[in-house]
Amino acid sequence: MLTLPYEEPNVTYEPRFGANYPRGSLPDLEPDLIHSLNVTLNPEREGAEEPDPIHSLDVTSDPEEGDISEREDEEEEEREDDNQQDENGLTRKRGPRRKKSTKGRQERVKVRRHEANARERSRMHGLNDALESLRKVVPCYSKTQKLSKIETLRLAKNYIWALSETLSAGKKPDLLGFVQTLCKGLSQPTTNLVAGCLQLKARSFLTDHNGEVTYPGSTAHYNNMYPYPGADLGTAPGQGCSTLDSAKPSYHSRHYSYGGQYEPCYDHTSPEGGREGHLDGQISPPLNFNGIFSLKHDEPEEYGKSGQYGMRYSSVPGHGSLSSASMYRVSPEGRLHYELHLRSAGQTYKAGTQSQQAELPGWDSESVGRATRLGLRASRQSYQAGTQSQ
DNA sequence: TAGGCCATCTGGTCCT
DNA sequence: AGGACCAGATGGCCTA
Repeated sequence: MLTLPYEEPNVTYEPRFGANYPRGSLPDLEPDLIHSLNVTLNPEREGAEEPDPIHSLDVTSDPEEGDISEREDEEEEEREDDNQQDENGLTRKRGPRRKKSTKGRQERVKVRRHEANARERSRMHGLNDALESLRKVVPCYSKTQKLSKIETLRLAKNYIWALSETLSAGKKPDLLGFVQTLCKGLSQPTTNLVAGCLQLKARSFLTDHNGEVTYPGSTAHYNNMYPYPGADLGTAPGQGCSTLDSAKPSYHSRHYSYGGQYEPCYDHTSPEGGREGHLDGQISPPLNFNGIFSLKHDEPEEYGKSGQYGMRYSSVPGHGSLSSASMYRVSPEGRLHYELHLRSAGQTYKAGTQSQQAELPGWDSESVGRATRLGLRASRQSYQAGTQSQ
């Protein structure tokens, strides 16, 4: 058997690995045939347009042998092939050789391939599980309306960055800046989704206010923006999101709708639905802005029970958390003990080190819910306006 | 129908 | 040698 390409005397052995071949680069081969060639690594593929030296090596590396007679036959075949010359008179180099493809070997190759496939599947499932865990601790979590993988990673990166900035600043964070950091590089739908979760009007935090947060903290403010609930969406009062609530979850809706999917979780607090201390493989408590940022409605019966993981975030003087008490901690070892902490009653905001605190008054739960709903509508309206203008 | 997202298969490479 | 990791290819699903 030959270990060099049959017809490429001047071939340079740059990496042209089989996996990198566009499938179409084997023009006369059906995909199934290509597949079978890849799987069985049939050395008898003399008709193949693109003989692949790597595949040849792969075949020879097969550690498993057939019975003794079979092996002897193969060795005899190899000896006969030694010192053969190719069409150009070049002596083929010695070394590992292709071994005769036998039915048994093909079967073993198939079995190994299937095992490798199973391992790869399992590995990817583990990766997806980890990604799902990540989704739970970044802003805007929803089990039914998942962020895409890439958006999850981007948002997580931005989230870490924004939190780092907040902590390093050691002072009350600026919501606008935080959200801007959070949304850097995100797609428009995801940006609006985040905005919806943050109860911000996306266009506002992206373009307006000169860095000043104008987070609406009063009913009057909202009423000025939206005379009645749903008016901004052209829906009847109280109707707005109900249709979305009943809509079948879909890829589309998970990207482009907000209120209907998120309104049920206004009072939710913990990303883990109150399962204190539980998070898949998580070492430290999740950095979560739940109650404002991360909204989860999959375990509504548990939401709000625990303040373990929710991070109160209030950047607006005069306005506190949007939900009940919770605590955010970094570095449970205490070496770098930060708290961002608000208490719902006479809410106290703590940011930075233990010695750095700022106190802010808070809202009652009723105004929280109202503001949240209106904020979501604002975000949705913003997005709808954006799509219409495109 | 195009485009986005995803799961899966696959072979090459790296590491133990 | 075998498993983990990686990236390309492919096809399915969904929505605009």
